[in-house]
Order: sequence, then C-alpha cells, then structure tokens
Amino acid sequence: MSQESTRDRIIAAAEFLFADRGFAETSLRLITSRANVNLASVNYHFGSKKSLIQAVFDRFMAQLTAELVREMEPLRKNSSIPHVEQVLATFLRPLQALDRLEPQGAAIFMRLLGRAYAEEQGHLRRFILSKYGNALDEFRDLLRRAHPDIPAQEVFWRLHFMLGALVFAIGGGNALRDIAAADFQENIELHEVVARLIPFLAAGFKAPITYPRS
Amino acid sequence: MSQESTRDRIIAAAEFLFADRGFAETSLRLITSRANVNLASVNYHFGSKKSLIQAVFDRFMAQLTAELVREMEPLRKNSSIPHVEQVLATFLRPLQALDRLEPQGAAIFMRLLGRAYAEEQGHLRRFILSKYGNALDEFRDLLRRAHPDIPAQEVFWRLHFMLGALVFAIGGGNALRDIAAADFQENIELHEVVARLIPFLAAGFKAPITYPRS
DNA sequence: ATATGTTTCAAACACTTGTTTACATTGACC
DNA sequence: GGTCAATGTAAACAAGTGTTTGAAACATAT
Repeated sequence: MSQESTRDRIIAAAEFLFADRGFAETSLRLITSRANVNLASVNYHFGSKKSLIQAVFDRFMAQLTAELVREMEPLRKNSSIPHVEQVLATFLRPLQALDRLEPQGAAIFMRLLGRAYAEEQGHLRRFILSKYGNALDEFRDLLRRAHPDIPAQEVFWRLHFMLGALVFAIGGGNALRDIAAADFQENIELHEVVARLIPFLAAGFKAPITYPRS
Repeated sequence: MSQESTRDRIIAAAEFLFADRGFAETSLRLITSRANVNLASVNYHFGSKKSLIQAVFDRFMAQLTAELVREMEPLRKNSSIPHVEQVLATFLRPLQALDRLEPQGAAIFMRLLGRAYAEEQGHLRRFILSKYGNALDEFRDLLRRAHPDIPAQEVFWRLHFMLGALVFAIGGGNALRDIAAADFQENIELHEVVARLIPFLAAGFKAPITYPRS
C-alpha cells in the first residue's frame, strides 16, 4: 500500500484523528487501524500514548519554530520600528507554510493547539510553553517594539486576544469555511482568511486605550 | 450536608468538572463522588451522560439567551445606528451576568463552549447552534446595522474573529489571569478583561478593508 | 549458516468506562 | 395501617481503554 515507515504512518493517522476528535476521544486502536499497523507498535515506537501526542506536536513545532526564527531574523536585526502588520505577517507566514508539510497542516495544527490549551489541567500546555515559549516571547517583543507607547499589560492581553482569534479562525477553519462557502457560494482559501485576519488584528492591537487605570 | 436536590448537585459538580477537564475526561464516577450522590442517579435523572452534558448547557444557555434578548431589545427597537462598542457591550453584559448565576460562571461557560465547538464531529456544536443560533444571528444583524458599509462576508469573518478572541480570553481566563497576576503583580477581574476586550474588538471590526476582491 | 538486534504480531492483561439490574428506602395519599 | 409511585443504593454488566507479553518474522553482519 504505502512505503512509509510504521512510525510515520502512526503519526500521520494520529495527528489527523487528534485534530478531528481530541486526544482522549481517540483510542490507540482507532489510530492503528487507520494506519494499518499493529496495536502494539504504538507502544513499541513511542512508549506510550502521551509520548505519541508529544511527538505529533514536535513534528509541527519543529518546522514552525525553525521557520519562525528564520522569518523573524530580519525584523529583529533591523533596528527600525516595524509595522504591526509586518510583525503579524511574519508570524503568520510560517503558520501557513505548515500546509506544505501536509495538506490542511495549518488547520490541523491550530486545532491541536487549541485542544492542548484546553486539555486536562494544562499538562500539555505547560509542555508546549516550556519547549517553544521563546517564539511567543519574540513575537511579543516585536509587538512592543512596534508600539512602545502601549503598556506591557495591555500588550499581554491584546497578544492573547489575537491568539484567540487566530486559533479559532484557522483551527475551526474547516467548519467556518464550509459555512462561508454555503452562505456566499465561494470557496475561501487559508491565505484569504489570513489576509482578512491581519487588518483585523492589527487594528485591534493599535486601538486607543480606553481602559481606566485605577 | 447540603439541601440541594440530587439533580442539582449532579449538575453543579458536572459543570465544574466538564469545564475543568473536558467531557470525555470526566467520568460519571468522578462527578457522582464529587456531588456525593450514587453513581446510578445520573442515569436515573438524566438518562445518559450525553443528556447530562446537554442539561449543563441548557442551564447556562437559558439564562444567557433570556438576558440577551432583553438586553438587545432597546437596540433593536431603536432605529438609529448603534456604535459597535454599544453592540459589543450589550452582547457581553449577559455573559458577565453568568458570574451571578454561579462563581466563575462566565469562564466556565466559555470553556464549555470552546470545548463543545471542538468536540467530536461537532455533534454538540450542532445541538447548540440549532437551539440557540438566533442570538448569534441578532448579534450579527446589529453589527451590520452599525456598519452597513462592511460587506456581508467581511462581517461574517470578523464576527468569528471576535468570537475567537472572546472564547479564548474569557474561557482560558483563569490561566491567563494567573499569568497576568504573576507577571504584573495584580489581580484582574472579569469585567476588566471585558473592558480591555471591547476597544480591541471594536477597532478590529471597524478596520479598513484591505482585502483585494477578485 | 549462524547469530544478533530490530520490528511485527496476536493474545492477554488489568483497569476504567457508561449503563442496567434488582432490591431498599422514602413519603404522600386514601 | 397499607398502597403506590418516586427516589436512592449496591452490585454487576458488557464494552472499551492503554499497556505488556512472548513468540514469530525480518534484516544485517559475521
């Protein structure tokens, strides 16, 4: 059937099913039967289901962070003040590139990420933050550079507002795109969603601060 | 111990645990032992675990939609053009009011909602949309009234961008508030998050449209 | 060919899951 | 009192979970 190694077949099946149904709702038997491998091979190759989940993340994260640091390099070196739109585009380009790693890669990854953040007592969230939190920190620093007038706390919150819109729009993307396609008789590609997202997020980030300090 | 009915004790325990750990990760035994009731009483009072989940939603949704139509009434009657900020505040007030139904109510509900949207093949999402989609439609219509110049498709997308930021910021609120408290040595209340959210969302919604139509 | 390390496989393991059963207990009404 | 429906309880059920086992198959090198 396919020439891929057992390990790769497991990962491929797992990442699809995890994104589609969640971690707890996806049994190893479902994964292995979809991958056409033996049940025990998961524990043989990965040790445990928990490790398999982390391996799935690592595959995406490895490519994502690598491209992120590469993309951010010029912005970080350049000492001039960047535009928020630039920063956002820089941040979003590696995300879209996940679609080249695999069809629907960006959507799958965002859905995984959303699930990881919601999951049981945040054990996965901490794993991700500890391993890949740097990219987020750089992103935040670039935002601060773009608008030094915005207080640190406000940047913190607006950064997370942006992340929420992002995860929701791209991760829930299939469902949303389906609705949009049904309502407006047109198919929307990921890069179009991103194109709509950037002005929205940028405007939100630059919004005048009306919150009354105590 | 407590005078509440068995049914109410189950719902209270279930909604906390569902929000905290997710649906699949929360067993009936965990719920019943937290509620100090017999295991079988869940199936006696609710029929099944699935029905219990829907009952938990109904409790929040009933209050939320009731307050929503009440709050939206003046805006809908008044034929003048509302401000986006007004519309947002009107939409967010009933959400905050869930905290009066129960401590952390808004956060719990948003987390439940986020989970429901992500859950297994959208069965729960369809249940919610079919039963309570009207409020969302009204919200969208008010937004369109506020800015008739924005094309319908753009409203659609920006509406969902806003929802994403909302669910993420309020639902993930506990974790975020904890981080914020640690980073900035100050405790942030829900209404402060909302106060920060509104200008962000409003500015995003009003952003100039740069997306090139084909 | 023999030996060695790796990978696959069917079967079983111990455990948890939601649900059902059959039997109390309760409390109201005639 | 006794009747009857509603509610509570302990125990068992069948099905599904992740993981482990021990032997088979495979590859590779001596």
